[in-house]
Amino acid sequence: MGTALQKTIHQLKSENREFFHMALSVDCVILGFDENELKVLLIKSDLEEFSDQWSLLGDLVRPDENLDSASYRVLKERTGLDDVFLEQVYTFGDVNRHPAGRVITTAWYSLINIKDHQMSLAHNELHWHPVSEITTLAFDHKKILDTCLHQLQSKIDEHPIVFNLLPEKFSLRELQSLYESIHGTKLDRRNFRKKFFLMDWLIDVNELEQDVPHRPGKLYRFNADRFSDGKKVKLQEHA
Amino acid sequence: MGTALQKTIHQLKSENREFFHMALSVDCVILGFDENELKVLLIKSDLEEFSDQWSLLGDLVRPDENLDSASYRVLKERTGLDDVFLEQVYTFGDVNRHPAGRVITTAWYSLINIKDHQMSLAHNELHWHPVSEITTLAFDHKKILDTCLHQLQSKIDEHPIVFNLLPEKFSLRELQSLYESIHGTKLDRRNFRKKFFLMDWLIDVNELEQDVPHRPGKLYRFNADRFSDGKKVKLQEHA
DNA sequence: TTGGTATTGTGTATGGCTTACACATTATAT
DNA sequence: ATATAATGTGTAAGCCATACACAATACCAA
Repeated sequence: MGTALQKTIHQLKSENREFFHMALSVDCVILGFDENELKVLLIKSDLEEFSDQWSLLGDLVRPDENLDSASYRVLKERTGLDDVFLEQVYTFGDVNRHPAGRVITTAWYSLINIKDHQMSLAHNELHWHPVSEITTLAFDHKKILDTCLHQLQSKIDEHPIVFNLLPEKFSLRELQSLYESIHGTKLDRRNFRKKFFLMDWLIDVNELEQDVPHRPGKLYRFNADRFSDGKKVKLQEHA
Repeated sequence: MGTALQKTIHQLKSENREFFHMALSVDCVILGFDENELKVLLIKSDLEEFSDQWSLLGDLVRPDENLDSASYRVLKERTGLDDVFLEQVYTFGDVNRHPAGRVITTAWYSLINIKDHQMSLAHNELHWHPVSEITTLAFDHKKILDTCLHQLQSKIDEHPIVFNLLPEKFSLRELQSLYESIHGTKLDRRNFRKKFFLMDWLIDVNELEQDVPHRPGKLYRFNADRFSDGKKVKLQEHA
């Protein structure tokens, strides 16, 4: 009982096998947090026939580049950023998922700080969309987006990754409202603050919010030194 | 700024692009629990040059089959099983990960009940190996195995999937020892039992263990009706 | 300058869950 | 019959999660 993997690709090609009517792509779910909303960076569909639909940012993987390099390349080409949080989520490989042919795609999500990088994507067809308002996307991209968001929800309860979405200095309200918009819940303000101070993840930078029409909150930055993989971020369940 | 995804595969092929020197495979980490140990099903490497090394069970994805269908096919071809737990974990795509050429692989893990299916894999080069004794595997398969095991560890704390590894009727000791061998920890027996009874996930089938050289334990089966996605299985952390 | 407004900053009591821990019981084997 | 080896069971202590209210502060408008 043999499998195709027993042969080299050159052997397969000389046998005229059909394995090479496929292509592999990466798609990036690039998330940002702005105006108290979680937003995703979308582009008018790459394909002309789908040009009225928004799609994720993706490209084919090149034969000479690693899979993760491909996703970093897409991110860099589209946003100018390279030192950002990027994580693989899932690979989608249904036969008819893409109109251009058999394209299997690996989805990645990236968390970036919109405020500090707003200028970089002034060019071309890119726009930030509130994720809560997205009902349809091109191809199977809505499903990909949902999968990434679901993974993000699990992940933020285990690891302190939300700080990638915030500016270097942020208020506790911003932090709480970020957790709330990712989880779609309301949290108790006092317990939220207590929790984060107890975990010792925040450093008081001795500054106050500016330009707010009310009492300004203190600003903090993330205490990366304090991060240990064992600690959990679990917050309240309901409320 | 265009990407290769803007073109159909036929356009790309007529341009003689290099995207088609790649192939896509699936690799299955098939796990079982036997003699109080977690075991993985391995095969003598598919490639002759690596025939002294063990490898995971995999094959190329066919052009006309979905990605998940490919992993189910591999499982069915190798073990005869089809109604089993199988879940995608991660896609590995380093340029030089496979000696046969550019092969990107999607890893899956499967949880099966060895005892009830022992006969099916009498044929060929397959063998169960205790995962704790595995130090090297062919290609990057050790890395793939480790990734799957790590994912399994996280997963069993959130979802009641370990039952897939047990026979229909099992003792509490078997269940506890399964958790212990996946997590590599020791758990308190009384608290473990209390926890599971409290969650109401076990049904007493009014039978006792057979052929044990000591007082036999009661047998239970998993109460699938009681399963709600919200419940967590979190056990003690240390001990 | 004053009063109104909106949001920040703070503590405590309750209940539930987690943990640590010991001894009598039961089937088997000699 | 006796020794052996594992099963089956309960309670107390501490920690964590939750619910909840009021004073302080900065801005704004009159």
